[in-house]
Amino acid sequence: MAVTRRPGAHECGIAAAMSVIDGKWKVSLLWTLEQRPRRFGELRRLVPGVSEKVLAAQLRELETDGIVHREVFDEVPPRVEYSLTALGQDLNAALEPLGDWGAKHLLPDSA
Amino acid sequence: MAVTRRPGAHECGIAAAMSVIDGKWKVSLLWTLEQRPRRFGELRRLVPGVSEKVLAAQLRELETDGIVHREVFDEVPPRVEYSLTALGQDLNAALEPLGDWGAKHLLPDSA
DNA sequence: CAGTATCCTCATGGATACTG
DNA sequence: CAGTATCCATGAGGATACTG
Repeated sequence: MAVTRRPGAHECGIAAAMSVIDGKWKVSLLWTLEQRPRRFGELRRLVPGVSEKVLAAQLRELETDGIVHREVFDEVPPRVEYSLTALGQDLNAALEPLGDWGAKHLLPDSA
Repeated sequence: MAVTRRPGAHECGIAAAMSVIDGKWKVSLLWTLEQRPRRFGELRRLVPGVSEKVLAAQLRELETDGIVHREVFDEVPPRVEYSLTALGQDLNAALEPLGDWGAKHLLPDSA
């Protein structure tokens, strides 16, 4: 997407937040990592449709934004684990109302 | 942006919600309309940078999604007013935590 | 395994002219 | 005023081959 930044009240915050979750797979990644840390290959499988290139790119952006922590284990074969930072967990929590809204009003069978 | 839909818990709701606010200017429009109904030309001015084409397009999408109400007054010169529906107001409310998160963690001077 | 490096496609949005 | 119609630019993302 890419949201526009304008001065004033909440919107700056929303725009800033949107820029962080802007990326086709980021919310999926956030949600997947909420459960537990995952390796690169796991994420590929758990988020069907992402290409390696894009997965790596979006993980790096999330890392840069302080949402995701990347830990490299010096093993053979190589192993890298991605996990949510505290900030990332907060973000996920902040997304819940939006998810609830969507589930309630947009999904076919809102429980 | 265009977020991916996958089955499971909250994410569907989030994906659905994201698809509704997906569009470069939609959140700005939402926020602008929160204050009071606005005419097309007002929105052009209040949301600097949008072209007429895109403004019209995104307003229509929001209307289709039930977020925005479009009212045509049969006057000369023509007058059309856009306002938030109840659903749109709910959406805005659901976006608040996200905005707060962004303001708190991403903006330079978080009050 | 966990990524780069390339190349390519296509949708979103920008600019502008025109109309009811 | 409130839009459409048209044409064009850009960049995010997809596919695939290759590497440390």
